[in-house]
Amino acid sequence: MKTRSQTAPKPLKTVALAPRPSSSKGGSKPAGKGDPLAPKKPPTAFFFYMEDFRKTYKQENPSVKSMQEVGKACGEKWNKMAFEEKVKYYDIATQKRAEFDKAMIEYKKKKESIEMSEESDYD
DNA sequence: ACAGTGATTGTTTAA
DNA sequence: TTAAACAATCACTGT
Repeated sequence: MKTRSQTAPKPLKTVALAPRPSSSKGGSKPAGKGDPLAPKKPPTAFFFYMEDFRKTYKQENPSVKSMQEVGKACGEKWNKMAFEEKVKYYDIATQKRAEFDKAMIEYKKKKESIEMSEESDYD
């Protein structure tokens, strides 16, 4: 009924379209243009599960050093996890998103304000 | 010594 | 609607 954030599995993905040079390496950019005060994305349900999974994994696999293996193992199990189990983590992520959502609204308002000012203010 | 890389999936945002 | 980018973790590696 509702198409709200429907992360529908669409294997149809083209390539590269909007590369956003946020700030990976190089950096010198006049502050105020990018999103220096933009609320960062909260960890997703997958990450919450990983926190728990990570500990368990290390206990059973103290030999594993890199996080890469844990990530794979976590992802693989995540796909096998029952929805009921996942819902538990989704619930947490949902709450975080709620807070993030509010922060984003205010950020947007402020951002618009900044853009407006910038438009006619240069020195 | 510092900072980036590596993999995982989910959520985000801009046009 | 689409798709690219980024969110955390943590040992290792390059300069």
